[in-house]
Amino acid sequence: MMASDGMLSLSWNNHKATFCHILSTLREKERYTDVTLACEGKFYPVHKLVLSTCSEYFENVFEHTPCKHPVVVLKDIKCADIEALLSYMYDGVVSVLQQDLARLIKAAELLQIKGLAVPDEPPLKEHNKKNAYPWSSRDDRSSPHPKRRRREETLTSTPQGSSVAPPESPHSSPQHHQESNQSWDHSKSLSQDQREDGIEQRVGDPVEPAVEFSSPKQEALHNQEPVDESLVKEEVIEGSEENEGERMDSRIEYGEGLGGGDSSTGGEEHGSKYSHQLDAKHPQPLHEAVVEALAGPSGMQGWLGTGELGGGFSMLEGYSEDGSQEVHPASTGPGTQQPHQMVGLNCDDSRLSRRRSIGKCHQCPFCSYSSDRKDHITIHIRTHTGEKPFLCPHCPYRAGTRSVLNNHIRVHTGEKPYACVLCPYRASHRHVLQFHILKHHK
DNA sequence: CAGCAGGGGGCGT
DNA sequence: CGCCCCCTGCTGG
Repeated sequence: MMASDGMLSLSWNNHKATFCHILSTLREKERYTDVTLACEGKFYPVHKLVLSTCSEYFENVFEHTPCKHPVVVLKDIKCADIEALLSYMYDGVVSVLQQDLARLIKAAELLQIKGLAVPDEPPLKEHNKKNAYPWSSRDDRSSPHPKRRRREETLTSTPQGSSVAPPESPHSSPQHHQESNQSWDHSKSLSQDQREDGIEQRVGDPVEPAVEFSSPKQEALHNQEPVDESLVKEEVIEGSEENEGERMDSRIEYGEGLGGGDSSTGGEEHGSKYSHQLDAKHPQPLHEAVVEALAGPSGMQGWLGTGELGGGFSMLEGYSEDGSQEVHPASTGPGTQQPHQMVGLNCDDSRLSRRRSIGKCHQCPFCSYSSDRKDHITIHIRTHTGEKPFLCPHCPYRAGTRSVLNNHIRVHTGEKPYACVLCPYRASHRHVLQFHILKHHK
C-alpha cells in the first residue's frame, strides 16, 4: 500500500504467527533464554521478555531481580501447570483437561497470567484460554489493575505463619495460600510495594516481626534483594539459624552454556558425556542435568521440593553471574502467598569476613555440597547446570574450569610437562606419570 | 589415557 | 572476591 506521500507501508502478513512461532522455537532450543523456572524439580529455561509480557507478576519479579539469569522456583504449582502456562504464553494456546482447568486457572492467577487470570473478572472460561493471545493483552499491562493489586496486605504472615516453621516442616501443601485470589494479590502487592515504596523499607515490613534478623548481614541481604522482600525474609527466618552456616553464595552462569547454546554445538564427538550441555539434540539438557542433580537424596529435592524440607518450592533467585543471592534451603513457610520464593544466594558473611575458611558457609543449592570457598561453589554448581564456559580452541570440547581446559588442550598440543626422572618418558598429566613410575620403575 | 570433581595456595583487584 | 593453577582421588573407555 502506498501512502499518499509516497511512503510505502510494508506489512508482514503473518508477522504475529511467525513471531510467536519463532519465540516458541527459541524456547525449545533454549536460545537466548534468560530465566529458568524451577517447579517440582523440573527446570524450564524461558525468556524474561515473554514472561514479563504475559505476566505482570513476572514483570515485577524481573524488575527487581538484577541477575542475568535468575532461577525462579515456583512453589505450590504443579509442573504440568507451568508447562501448560508456558505453552499458553508462548503459543497463545493450551489444551487442558476439564478436570485440570481449575487448577490451571489457579496457577495462572497466582502468576497473574494475562488472559487466564483476570483479577477483576471472574475466572476465565475455557474459551478464554484458547483464544486469548498473550500479546494482545499486553498493551494494557500497565493498566490492568495496578491499583487493585496493589492493595496492601501487610499481613504478610498468614495464620499458617508457618513461615517460621523449621525447614523440615511440611507446609508444602500446595494449597496453602493459593486458594484465593487474595493470596495472589497479596504476594503481588508485596512485590509492588517493594518496587514502589522502596526496597529498604522492606525491613520494616510487617512480616518482619516474625523474622529474626540476627545479623546485619541480613539487612545487607535485603538491600541486595529488592525482590519480594517478604519472601526473602521468610527464607531468612528459617535459615536464620544458620546465618553463617547455611547461607550460601553461589552463582550460576547460565549464560553461554545454558541459554546460548551457540557454541554449545560442540561436544558431540564426546558423545553423551557432554550431551547435557546444550546440544541441539537435547533441547532440554539443562532440565535433565538439573533434574538429575536433584534426584539425589540430599539434593535439591529436599530443597526445592517438596515440602519435606522446604515445604514448598522456593525461588532460587538469581543464580546468575551478576547476582549472587542467598539461598535458604528452608523455603518460606506456607504462610506466604507468593507463588514462588526468592532465595538469595549471597553470603553476606563474606563481607564480614574475607577469610575463606570460616566454616562452610556456602551451600550448593542443588545438593548437599558445601564449601567455605565461594569460587568452589560456583564451579561446583556448574556440575549441576552443565555450564562449561571454557571452550577448547581446537575442538568442540568445553570445560567447566580453566584448569580442566588447559589439561585438555594438551591432547591437542601434545605437550607433556610431566617428565619421568628415571627415564625419558614424559606424560601429559601427572596421573599418567605416576602410573608410569609405578608400573615401570617400581 | 582423558576427564571430572573437590580441595588448597596464591595473586590481583 | 574472583580467578588461576596445582594436586589428588576417582571413573570410564
